[in-house]
Parts: sequence; structure tokens; C-alpha cells
Amino acid sequence: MTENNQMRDVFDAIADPTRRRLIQLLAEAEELPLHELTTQFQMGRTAVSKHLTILKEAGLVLDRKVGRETRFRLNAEPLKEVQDWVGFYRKFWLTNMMRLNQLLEEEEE
Amino acid sequence: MTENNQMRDVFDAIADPTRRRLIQLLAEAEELPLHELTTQFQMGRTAVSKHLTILKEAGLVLDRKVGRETRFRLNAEPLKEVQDWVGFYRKFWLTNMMRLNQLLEEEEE
DNA sequence: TTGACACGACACCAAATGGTGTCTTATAAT
DNA sequence: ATTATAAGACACCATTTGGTGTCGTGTCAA
Repeated sequence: MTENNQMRDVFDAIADPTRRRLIQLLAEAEELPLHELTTQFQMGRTAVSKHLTILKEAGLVLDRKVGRETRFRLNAEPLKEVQDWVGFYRKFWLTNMMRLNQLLEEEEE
Repeated sequence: MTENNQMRDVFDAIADPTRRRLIQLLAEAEELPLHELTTQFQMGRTAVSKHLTILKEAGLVLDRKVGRETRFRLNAEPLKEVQDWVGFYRKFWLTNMMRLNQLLEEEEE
């Protein structure tokens, strides 16, 4: 169940700034039709639609048809993978900061 | 200071699986020369070198020449941006899970 | 000093990416 | 009934991406 069907890497999906902005817009608005999302960008409808398709392929977006419009909403769940991945490296930049502090202390003399 | 000079989007840099694997290898080994990293992949030296350049442009990797080899090491700090970004959406997949649990409870009857 | 090795710098290539425009169909509004 | 709107499906295009191979050079080892 939950049929993820994840045919696109989440990291790939969030690499594009336009797609991150789409994610943000959908987070703010719960559900939005394509034409309304399109007004937020300078590019044409087709381009925005393609970006949404990529987000869909990564499982980050769900869509449903309502009348003549297609409404999109966010599914943040696949972002867990990103959080897990990046979380692993937290210790590395933290130890880096500690080493930096140490160096700064040593220089103070 | 800390001259970030970030000429490449971190999200873009971590989008490629080869580059994420490089990050992992460097996290495990502290410092590695190019030819040693290359043995871990099927692609040639030039390709690996290019990936490392991209990581460098994103500030995720530092290099220094030692004799005839170029040694690379991880600088995880730019990943903070990713963690901050993804952290914002945590509440969204959490509320989703709560809603899912609610639905499952309702179905149990 | 003569190889062998590590690497940067190119030139090159196929495929993917991110955009465009047009045509068609379904739906909504007048 | 007619017209306007929303969007899918294509065809198309320039640029970027992710790889290759080769050549030249600095460095280490015999």
C-alpha cells in the first residue's frame, strides 16, 4: 500500500530551484490548480507542468482533476529520506565547528 | 571570512548519486587522493574528478596537493542549508502521518 | 636518468534538462 | 450555442550533464 512507485530520485527532484519554490507554494496553500501556480513564475504553463510531473514522479506531489482544472497538493513524506541522509552528516560539520573554536582559542595569545 | 565563494547550489551538488557516494567515502576516510577514490567507481578518473570539482564549487569538498597526488576531504558545513530547508517541511509529513493514523482508526470497525 | 604514476586540461559525444510554441479536447460561462 | 478557459500531448530547440579518450607535465622510484 501507499503505492510509492518512486521512479524519480527525491534528491534529483529538489535540485531545481523552481521545484523547491513549487513545494513551498504548495506547503503554504494546501491545494492549487496549475494555472494559479503558473502565475507565480515567468515561464509558461507547459514548463511548470513539467516540473510538477517531476515532483509527482518523486512522490512529492499529488494531483486530482476538479472540473477542467488539475489541482496539486504537497506530499512531504519523501523528504524524510533527505532528512535522514543529511542528518547523518550533522556530526561532521559540528566537529568541524568545534575544531574551529579550538583553533581560534589557540590563536588567542 | 570562511570565504564560501559558493558558485554552485548545494542541492544541485547532492542531486547526483555518484557525488553522494563520494561524500560518504570522504566522511569515512577523512582524506583521500583522486586515484583512490576512482577505484571505488566504474567510471574513469576524469569523470570522478569532474564530480569532485562540482562538490568543490558547492563548498562540500576541499583539496590540497601532496606530492603528485591531490587529496580531498569533506566539508559538511554547506549541508546545513539542506537540513534547514528540509527541516521546515517536517511538520508537513508529520501531520500527514497523524491524518493517516486517524483514517486507519476510522477504518477499523 | 629513465620509467611509471597522478593529475590537469582539453576536445569530444550522447543523452537529459529546461524551456518554447502549437494543436486538441474537456469544461465552464454568457 | 458560442466562446473562453484549463490543461494534456507533442514537436522542437539550446544548453547542461555525465561520461569518454588523449596529451602534457610534475613527481616519485629503480
